[in-house]
This record gives sequence, C-alpha cells and structure tokens, in this order.
Amino acid sequence: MSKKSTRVEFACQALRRAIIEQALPPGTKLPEDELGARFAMSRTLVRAALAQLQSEGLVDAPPRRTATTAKPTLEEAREVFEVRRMLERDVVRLVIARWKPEFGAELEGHVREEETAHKAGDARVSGRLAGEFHVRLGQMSGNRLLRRYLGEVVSRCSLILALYGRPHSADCSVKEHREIVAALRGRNADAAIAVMEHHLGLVEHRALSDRGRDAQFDLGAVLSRYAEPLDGGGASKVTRLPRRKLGAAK
Amino acid sequence: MSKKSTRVEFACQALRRAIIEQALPPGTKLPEDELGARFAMSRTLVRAALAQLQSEGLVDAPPRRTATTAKPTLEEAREVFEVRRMLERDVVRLVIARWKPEFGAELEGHVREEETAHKAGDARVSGRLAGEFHVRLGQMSGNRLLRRYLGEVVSRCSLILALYGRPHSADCSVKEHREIVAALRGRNADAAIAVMEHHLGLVEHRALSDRGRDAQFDLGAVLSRYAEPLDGGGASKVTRLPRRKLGAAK
DNA sequence: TGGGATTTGTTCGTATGTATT
DNA sequence: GAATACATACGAACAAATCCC
Repeated sequence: MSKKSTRVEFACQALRRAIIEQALPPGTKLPEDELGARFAMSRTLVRAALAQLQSEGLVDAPPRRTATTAKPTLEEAREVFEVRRMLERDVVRLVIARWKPEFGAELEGHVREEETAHKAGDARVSGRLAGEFHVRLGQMSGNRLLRRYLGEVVSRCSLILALYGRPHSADCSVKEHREIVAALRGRNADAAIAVMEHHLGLVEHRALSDRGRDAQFDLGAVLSRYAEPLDGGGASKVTRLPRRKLGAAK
Repeated sequence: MSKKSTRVEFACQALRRAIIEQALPPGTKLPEDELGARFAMSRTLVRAALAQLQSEGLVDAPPRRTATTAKPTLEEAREVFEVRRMLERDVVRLVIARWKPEFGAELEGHVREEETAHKAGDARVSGRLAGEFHVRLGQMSGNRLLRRYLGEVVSRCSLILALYGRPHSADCSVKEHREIVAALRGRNADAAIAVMEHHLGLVEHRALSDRGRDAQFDLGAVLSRYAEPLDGGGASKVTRLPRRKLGAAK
C-alpha cells in the first residue's frame, strides 16, 4: 500500500522492468552491495526493495544467500497461470459491470502503442506492453487489491515466458487484444470472458507448451532421459551482472 | 516462497497472530527497536518482517514514520471482501474438482476445534480458527499461490473485523462451516458455491454493516454529523505496547 | 508555535555463514 | 575435501526527520 519510500519504489520499478523485459534472466544474482551502488542507496533500502520483489514472486531471497531473480518451477508456473485465468475472468466481469465510455478509447490507444512497438521491432518493450494491457484492465476493475494481484501474476507470467517460453509474438497479442476490446465493448460478460480465456489459453500455450526448453531446468527429468552428464548447454548458464567497484557511485 | 529466515518467519507469525486476534488493534505502533528487543533480533530482521507484513496489508510502514498495524479505510475493506468472494468461489471449484475422501474428515476435525474453542469461551482463538478454516480450504485447492492470496485476504478480513465489526460470533461460524463441509461433500460445485457465498455475505455483514462503529475512524464523516469534537470514546484509544528497556533481552 | 524526546535512515567494522576454487 | 573469497547478519553510533508535549 503506502510506498515505503520513493527511492525504494524507484528501485523496485527498475528491477521489475528489467526482469520483465528479460534483461535480468532468471537466476541472475542480485547482491545488495552492487544494487546499492547502482541505485545510490544504502543496503537498508535495497533490502526493502528486494523484500518487496520477493513478495511479488520475482526474486528469490533465501536466508543467508544472495538474492537472485526467481526461477519458478514448471509446476509453480502452471499454478500462476491458473490463478491468472481466475483473476482475469473476474476482472472482465467487473470492468463490464463498471464500464465507462472512455475505457474503450483508452484500451484502443494502448493497443496502438503495442502495435507501434511491435512494428519498431522492439520485442522487449512490446512484451512489456502486452502485459500492461492486462494490468490496465485490472485498474479499470476499480478494485485496487484485484489490480495488485493481477499485476503480480502478469509480471510472473512474463518471467515464466522468459524461462520456458518461446520468444514473445507481438503479432498475435495485438490481434488478440483487439478482440478483447471489441468483446468488452459488447458488454456481454460471458462472451467477453470466452474471448479472454481463449487469449490466455494461447498465452499459456506459448509459455509452457515448448517441452524442449523447460527440461534443461528440470535436472532430474534430464538425467532420467540422458545417461551422460550435461555438457553445459549455453542457455543454462547464469548471466551475471558485471562486477563493479563499490563506492564508485559516491 | 523461500523463507527469508526462520527467525523472520517466526516474528511474522507472532505479529500476524497478534494482529488477527486483535491483541494489537489497528493503529498500534510497532517500533523497530522494541520489536527487536522482544524477539531478540536485530533491526535488520525486524524490518524484513515488517516489510513482509506490509506486503500482506497487515501493517502500514510509511517512509520515515514508525510502522503501525494497518487501518484500512471502509472502501479498502469492501475491496478486500470483494476479492475474497472471488477467490473463495474459485477455491470451492478447485477443491471439489480435486476432492479426496480425507478432506471431509480433516475439515470436520477443524470445525470441531472451532467448536471446543467456542465452548471454552475464547473468542480470540475461535475467531482465528474461523479464518483458518478458509485457509485450509485454500490449501486443499492444491494451488499454492491461490492459497497465499486467500490467506492474505482472510487475515485482512480479521483485521477489518477488528476495526469495523461487531465481536466475532463463533456460534454462527461453526454452524455455517458445517454447512460448507456438507455442501463440499455433495461434490456439486454450484451448490457449494452458493453456500459459501451465503456464508461470506453474512461474514461481510457482520464486519461492515455496523455503521455506528466505523464512523469513529472516518473523521470527516464524524465531523459532518456531529458539530462537537470527539471526546475520546474508549474504543478509539490506541493500545500501546508497554515500554521496555532496550538491550534487556540480551 | 516551538523544543525535547523518540525513531528511523545510514554507515562502518566485525563475524559468520555460503559459495567457489 | 580444504582453503579462500565473498556476501549477508549484526551491533553500535550518528544524523536527520518526526512526533508529542
């Protein structure tokens, strides 16, 4: 609720976007000292930011180990999508119930943004905007808690896409989002929910159907299929933040 | 997810229960030093615990002010209940879909616990157990994220009850919970959802219908109805933790 | 409206516990 | 498997902001 402080909120936003846009792949280390230097703030506030992101499921921060961007298991990923489908259904219901004429224009404007980002070839930004479309819907539900939960699962879905999914296809999402807007304009809750569920089904499919890629993260499953040890497939390597002299940000 | 540390988790649990059982009324100050002394841990970990509770909506921790137990507005309270109704509906669906015979016995056992606590006259414990009944259902949904969200809103509902509600009536909740268990055993989702919605409607009514009490926390509304200043109705007094020499816990 | 007391935010040094070699 | 390097946890001390009288 009440922001712990603007600076903490700033760091959260920056990290959140970096994670969502896949600039910080799952498993990336996030040492407190380094983040503090980057954001010019004390570890006290860095910890607050990391705690916040941990509560959102974007960061793993075990007891005495350095925090990392989260690496949800395939099962957790499915659970996140399951909750997301439930929340989005209710969001559609509420948005239609509280529909205002300006909603249509706002959503259309957003989809146009997605479209231009897509045409500009910026896959990261268009992926982020695709998520933000749903968060805007959450906002329009008029329920701040629902909006928060939806924002959380949408972010986590982006993370999951980074882990298991094939590259984001802005093409599809723009088209599907237009269909959702049209369905909402119709003010028929059941019909709009059907469109939304169809869309989410496709998103989940894009995120989780690619059986070939997730396996590399499920060591047990890999070892049961291949007798020989892993020879370090490139994608399994953890990308580290570049080292940086502490205090240089002084 | 991964516990920040057992000690932090312990402090969280203790504070959570104290808040839920209304031992720490909304608005109670929670100074870091004092909590650290009580729980024999450094401010570092106390802050982690407070951050966690803040993310759960149980604690308010504005920038440079001392943390307090949360005082949600009436509007926020309604939003929490709205989300709760949505989540519980989905929980019922999932629990029925994944029903196992032992669920019935487990739930019945829990209701019996509620009953004995009620007969023992321990209103605080029976209020907590009433909440935990729903959290157990969340557990049975098999979706850990859903369980987390449900646990959060149930806790917040307890807080809201402390703020605005009339004293918890264990009598009703035991009876209503029995009805829910019976409906779940029937394995008819729509019927069970109807029973659950009925129950939640009553809970919300008990929590928010009592217009006389909430007003004291909505200063504007009070002043618009009464010209004379408040003369400190007993219930509006904030109970403080007893002062305590720091370091005494050494 | 001011002034003292309290409490958070910050930094540093040290210790302890993980990771890595 | 042991030793080294590294990062978090802790305590104290200080400054700054806030609260309360």
